[in-house]
Amino acid sequence: MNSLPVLQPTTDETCCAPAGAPALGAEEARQKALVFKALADPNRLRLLSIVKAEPDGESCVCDLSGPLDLSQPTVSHHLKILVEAGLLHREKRGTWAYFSLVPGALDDVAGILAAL
Amino acid sequence: MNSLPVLQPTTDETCCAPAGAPALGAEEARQKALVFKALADPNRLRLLSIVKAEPDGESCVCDLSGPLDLSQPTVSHHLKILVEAGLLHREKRGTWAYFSLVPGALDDVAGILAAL
DNA sequence: CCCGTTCATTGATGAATGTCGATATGTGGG
DNA sequence: CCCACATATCGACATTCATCAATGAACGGG
Repeated sequence: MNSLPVLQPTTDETCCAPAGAPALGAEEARQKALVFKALADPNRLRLLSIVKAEPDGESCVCDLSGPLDLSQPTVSHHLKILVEAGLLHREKRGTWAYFSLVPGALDDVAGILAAL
Repeated sequence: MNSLPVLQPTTDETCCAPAGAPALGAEEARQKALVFKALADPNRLRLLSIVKAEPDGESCVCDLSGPLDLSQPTVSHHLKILVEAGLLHREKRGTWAYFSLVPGALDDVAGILAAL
């Protein structure tokens, strides 16, 4: 596959340009895609939105399960993904787990887009 | 499901706050997640990166299949997703299809993040 | 102590996704 | 006209993902 090494038909207009290095490395791209994977779900976007809208900047799972119409394990699963992506911070106090936005995390994602 | 209607044990500390409206509507979230779905793949990030790095701002498929080590149908598929997400513009000239960044599209995605 | 509450983990299942080979479509040249 | 080339579409396959019910783990109150 990839049938365009050096064999132009007759004219040497290889369509446009060789385009040397891929600009964004494979591993680099894999890492950055992880953050977008975390954002690529409607319910996770809503979770972030709810946490961000809280006056004190944090919410517990019982606050997040209600408005989303999802089961508690599912919400827990989504929150775990958001934490692993570096977007949310988890702090357990007593029986409850409080989630807050990691400061600057969303700005960092915007930075990834700008630096593409 | 969702077993917390009005039955607090004894104390009425329902953990933190009721958290009324979901801040981000279900349909709204579904729409915004589509853009992030398009960005949630390493190869698509690299495609965007390559197109953006082109001096004249556009590339054809033959330029994009090479550096990514993917088959031509797969690259075509990814490009289609990026076009449908409103991130890339497709223009067919003669035999070749040229892709360019939709102006302001990446900024709009950054705006979604800021407005979460 | 035991029990209720809160949250996380596990296992299972159906849906969505990435990938390829084969094929179709469309364009230009001889 | 037919053929070579560039790109898109189709069908199939394996992998990942979102979701739930059931269960486990930790904490607090009577």
